[in-house]
Amino acid sequence: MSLATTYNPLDVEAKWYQRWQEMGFFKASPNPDKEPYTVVIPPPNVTGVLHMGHMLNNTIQDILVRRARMQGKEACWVPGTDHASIATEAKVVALLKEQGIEKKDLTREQFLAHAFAWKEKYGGIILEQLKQLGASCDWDRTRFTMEPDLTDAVLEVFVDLYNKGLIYRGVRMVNWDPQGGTALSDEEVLPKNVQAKMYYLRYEIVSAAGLTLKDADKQYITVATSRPETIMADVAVAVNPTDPRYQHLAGAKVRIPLLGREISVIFDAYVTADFGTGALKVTPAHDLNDYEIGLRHNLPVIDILNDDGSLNEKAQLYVGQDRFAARRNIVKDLEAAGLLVKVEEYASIVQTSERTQAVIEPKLSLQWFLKTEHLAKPALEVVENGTIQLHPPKFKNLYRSWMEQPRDWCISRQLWWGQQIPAYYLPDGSLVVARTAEAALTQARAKAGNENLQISDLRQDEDVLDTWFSSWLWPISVFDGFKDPENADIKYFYPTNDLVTAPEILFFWVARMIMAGLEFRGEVPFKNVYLTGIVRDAQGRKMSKSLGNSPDPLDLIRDYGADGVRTGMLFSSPAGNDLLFDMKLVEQGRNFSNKVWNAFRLVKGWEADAALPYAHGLAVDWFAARLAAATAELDEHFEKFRISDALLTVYKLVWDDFCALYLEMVKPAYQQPIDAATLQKTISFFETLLKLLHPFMPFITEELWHELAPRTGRDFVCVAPWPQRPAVADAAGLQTRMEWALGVVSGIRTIRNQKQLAPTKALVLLAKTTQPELLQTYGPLLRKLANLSGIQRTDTAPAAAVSFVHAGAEFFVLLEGQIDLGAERARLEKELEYAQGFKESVERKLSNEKFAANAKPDVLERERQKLADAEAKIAALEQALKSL
RNA sequence: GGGAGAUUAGCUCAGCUGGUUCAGAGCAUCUGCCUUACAAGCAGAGGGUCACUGGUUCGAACCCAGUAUCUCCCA
Repeated sequence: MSLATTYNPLDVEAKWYQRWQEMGFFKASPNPDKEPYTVVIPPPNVTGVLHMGHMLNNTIQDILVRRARMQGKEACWVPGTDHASIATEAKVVALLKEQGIEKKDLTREQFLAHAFAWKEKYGGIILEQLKQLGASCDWDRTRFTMEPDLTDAVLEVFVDLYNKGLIYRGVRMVNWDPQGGTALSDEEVLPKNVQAKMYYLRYEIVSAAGLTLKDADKQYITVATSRPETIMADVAVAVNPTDPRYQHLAGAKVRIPLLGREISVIFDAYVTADFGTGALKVTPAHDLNDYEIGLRHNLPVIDILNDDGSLNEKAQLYVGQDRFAARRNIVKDLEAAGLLVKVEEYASIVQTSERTQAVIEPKLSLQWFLKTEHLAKPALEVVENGTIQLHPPKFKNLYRSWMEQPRDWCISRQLWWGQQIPAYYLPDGSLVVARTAEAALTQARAKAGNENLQISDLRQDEDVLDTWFSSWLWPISVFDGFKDPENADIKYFYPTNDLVTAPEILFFWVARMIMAGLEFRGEVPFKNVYLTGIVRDAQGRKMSKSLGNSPDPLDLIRDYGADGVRTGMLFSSPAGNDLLFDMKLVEQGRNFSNKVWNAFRLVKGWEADAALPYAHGLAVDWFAARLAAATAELDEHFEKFRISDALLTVYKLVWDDFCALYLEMVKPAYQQPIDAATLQKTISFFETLLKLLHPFMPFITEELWHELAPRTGRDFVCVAPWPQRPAVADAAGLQTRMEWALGVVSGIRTIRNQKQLAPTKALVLLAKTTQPELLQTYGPLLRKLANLSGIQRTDTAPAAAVSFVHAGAEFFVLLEGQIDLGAERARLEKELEYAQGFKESVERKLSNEKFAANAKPDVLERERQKLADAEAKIAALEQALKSL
């Protein structure tokens, strides 16, 4: 047998993923004998490719799902994709443009045909990529938010909520991209730092109660604005009510420069007195804050812009000119008229379109809204009372702050890719809402009292629904809970158990799923929400395409193995904290795979000799105790969703306890056989470790599972039972005694290092101990781990020896001619000084009457023990010094 | 402007009910080793004013108040 000294994941991973699928391990169906465990994937964009965020998120889900499967639960992980209306439509538009086709030249049907064709071709690549990561989804359950059944669910819900009076149409300020001719969501708008100009304009005061108009200095109020071309849309000038400079303008009227229209001066606390001149022109149609001021003061709205960013007739001036041309021209004209006081440069932020880079125009438009107040209340309640737990819990505050004052949800989008809003307008402009055109017609005829109405007389609303309006139904719709509310799947798998997602969408998605779950099924959609952090680079920058700081996950998997990447990502990602990704992490993950691989190579090479007596009971019993303790610790971490800590627990168990200690203890000399009982125990430990590792590193563990022993049928680690935690007799004693022995080993090794002695040089240890039985029992182990040629008890300090003190006993390592007495004395004195200081501090504490009176008995007992230990140590050190 | 969270080793973070070891891990660093599983390794070592200032307490990284800095969310 010859096994490579380094583990090669490429050979292994594809093979096992295929075998798992062939065996149907990932398939889940309702099984009354098993407890269900359900996770629905946060559906990635159908046209997306795997990025580092997906890797983290899906690795965590897979770990949870694989562990649940091993625990004997009916583990169901539902995969799928999201139609992501904005992102996908943008991609399709861009693709068509490359082919010389403009969206505006297509009908809606033609465009959708292109989009579906594109989705068929490129959609779902990301799901294939997830398989390379090892994601154990039930692929037969793959869903898509725009497939017919899920679309039906969306329409049903829209109609239902409309009929409940929760959906309405209203005016809202949207981010309008004049170049793209569409509204954008806040996520598609990028703030850009620019050097902008602030124009100071004079508005003539035409009347004011407390003002003498003769006074030349007071005939104007100066207003600062960055957008002089919008003055034609002004409806007021606002000042802060506490601003002493403008108190006399109560009730005053001023005249818009050039235009001459009269508007009022109003007082509003929104205005900051020390910005600009403290006087703000109010233009409700073209600024969100102004719009809100307008609402407060009952001001009219004058919209002077066309959809393409040019000025319309309402502007009266510069009609037809682009907003930026109009700005240049009006500045010239204002200057000529002597109404421009000054122009200042200032650093500002403009909002731009992510796609067209055009400057966004805030625009008022008629949109569809969902009232959320009634839905939010119960959704807040279930998080407050712990029915749903957020991990880490700090997100509860954030959730509360949103849900206490929910804003209505704007659910319409001016796009084609998505579910078209099922609202139909009658010729008279009134509307009906229904799932189908036929149903709408029936309603419309009744409404209009006109039986002659035809479908062609109805016009369906052009807008589609926000993508979140389909994804909020995801935990229900993937199980056909709308189509068939009593079906076996939804009854068994819903509510789901855990949801793993990013905090950015806590409100967009998580909160809304909770609302939908409670509203449509009367039950929460999941019990735990695990919030991952954002994956950043080592400098803390968000990973992004434009920065080019994100490695390609598939390259990483190829170079480091899926197991290496999975563990690498988890080494540094406690829940809710951002993950600062560093190649060092995946290297560490790969090295860990390699460590496990080499441990296997070692054990695989051992030959059993049935004639040999069982020789390693100490090591075996100790490791059994360690294993039980670590398993308990691991389970506790999992229960608290401390996945990184869970990994670190297994990592240390495998690397430190199993490889560095246990295997070294039982390892036979080169080409010597091992006793059969120890080998059998070792293999059994190895199997347990593979099980514990499997959720984190599915591939290498499956490979080694099959290498370690012949396997038949369904004997895969993937479905092996999760290790129990057997009670080990005298576990604490075993550990304490082993720690004593390892302390001795450590003392000897330290001396080796200090004296620069080769590990191959065997040493002789002398011990002045009150526990000879320990020395006796652990002697063979000490010999092996510390490379000793002899161990003897002694009552006096030998001459040529270096000593150390451990557990109140003195140990000597014989070293002829290598003793520097001065250095030895200095080292011991330093240690003694330290021990004495420690002793004094404990004594001080113990002699404090209040401490003795108030401290709990176990604390007191611990302090007494510390004092006794310190005294023993001091005595031993003093002895050692004396004997030098 | 309002709110939330954070600040512990060079870096990333634990530290759970205030008291195990005058503060823990991983990585990094330094020293020595190619010791027959693994140099993707082994053995060791160093590294801390627990942001600062006060307070509560017999006792504070932990509780309280204030200050500073940073991050995020909302406006």
